[in-house]
Amino acid sequence: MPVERPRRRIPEATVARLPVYLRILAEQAELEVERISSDRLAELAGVNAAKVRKDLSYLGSYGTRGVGYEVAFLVYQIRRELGLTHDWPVVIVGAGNLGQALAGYGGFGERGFPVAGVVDVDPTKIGTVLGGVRVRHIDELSQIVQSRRVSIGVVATPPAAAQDAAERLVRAGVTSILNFAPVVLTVPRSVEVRKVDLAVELQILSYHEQRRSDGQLRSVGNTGSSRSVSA
Amino acid sequence: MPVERPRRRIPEATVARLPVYLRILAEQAELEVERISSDRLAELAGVNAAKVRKDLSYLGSYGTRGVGYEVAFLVYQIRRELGLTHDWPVVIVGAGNLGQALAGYGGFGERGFPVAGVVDVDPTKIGTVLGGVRVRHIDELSQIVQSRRVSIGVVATPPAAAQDAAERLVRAGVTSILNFAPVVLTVPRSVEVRKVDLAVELQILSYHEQRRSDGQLRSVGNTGSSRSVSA
DNA sequence: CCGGCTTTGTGAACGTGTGCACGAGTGTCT
DNA sequence: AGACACTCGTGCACACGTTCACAAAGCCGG
Repeated sequence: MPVERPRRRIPEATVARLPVYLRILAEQAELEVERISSDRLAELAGVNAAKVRKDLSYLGSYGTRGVGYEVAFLVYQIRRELGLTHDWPVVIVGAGNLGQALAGYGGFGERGFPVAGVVDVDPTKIGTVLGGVRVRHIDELSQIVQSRRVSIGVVATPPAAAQDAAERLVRAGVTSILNFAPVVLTVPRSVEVRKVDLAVELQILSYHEQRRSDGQLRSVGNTGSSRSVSA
Repeated sequence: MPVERPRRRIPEATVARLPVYLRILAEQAELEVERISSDRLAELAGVNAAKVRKDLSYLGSYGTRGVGYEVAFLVYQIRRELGLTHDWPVVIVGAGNLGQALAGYGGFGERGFPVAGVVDVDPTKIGTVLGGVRVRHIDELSQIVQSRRVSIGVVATPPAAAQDAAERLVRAGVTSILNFAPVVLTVPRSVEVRKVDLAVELQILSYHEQRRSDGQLRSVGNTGSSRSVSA
């Protein structure tokens, strides 16, 4: 059963870097920089220049040898590839600590992901207003998703409620989920899930800190040299 | 110049999964489950069983063939390997929307990362109390880091202030940074940085959503089958 | 219009991560 | 005791990701 093959598949690792390039390019455009070399972009993104070129080559041959890339054009191409030519409204499930911060954080809407709604189960939270959006009851989820054509859901509930939240989102018609709860979500194959887990991140740092103290006798002389780290 | 070689290097991909196994195992211990097979653990973690076994084998041969792994023992070993045998106090820079949510989120302390302090530049925020911690001026950063022996810093500032925050953290003696600002931080090689970038995550989801609508004619029959996703 | 300089695009080598498949132990039942 | 069922640990092949290195291509000055 051959399925319509997408034009060209972009490696996941590249997809994860494109947003970083995009942000940097947008900043450069703001600074009225018109052209940029893979070397410069690599420096700003904290990665290898060859990687930048290979990543960008998946979009097409948009550079000019001996010159570099036209910033505005690259911005356009990356946005197009990432599907950022139109807004993607999101719905947030859970109006707790995190849900409130997310809704209140303006960055969402600015970057093309307006908050179409915030829902919770807790009656005492319903009606309160977060970042200009009134919190509604979770039973209204389907209605919000359908009327606002939401395809991305954010799970910001306590761990115990996360799986249920995910199932409700899926039933309502959401096809992508960003999960902040420290829980493994089980969803249909067709639904894409990404997770953000603070505890995991901290524990990874802890691992490296701990090794550092094991390995004691390592040279400390190069502490001055700097390096960029993808943000 | 041979450097004291660490006992055994654990692949980064494995390090990133250990916290997930740990959480699941801790839950199982709570449920009084004493032994667990790689198959079951894999199911709960949403990964392949062979992967689980390979990951755990880096810790040592702690399983029993024909039986499985002893939950309590595994919990202990993973915690040891991740350096979770003692607390790692963290300091949060930025008492804005996100900084407040992070400080207020109890999960930090519970999981061994107590908030040793929250600092900000804004005088109007100083003195306010977040999650039991009083917000202090950023000039007190060094003092907090040193007196509380903090080695992990969290950057929760607006983008424009993030690089400065990182530099202050490094100067104060922090050696690991968790960065929430959508910026590429430049730090000395010796400092480990991890990032959490909501916009990037959403844009990755957007990419997949967008492809989904390109590829239109894909079969929709398997929407019912489920799958676990590492959280 | 030619030679030299710059920078892209990509083949090829290398390194890391994944998953299968199976040998090697361990426990259980008769 | 022996046969059998179960599950770990790991060698191997393959896929994916990174980096080097260089030819191809464009620009510029004389």
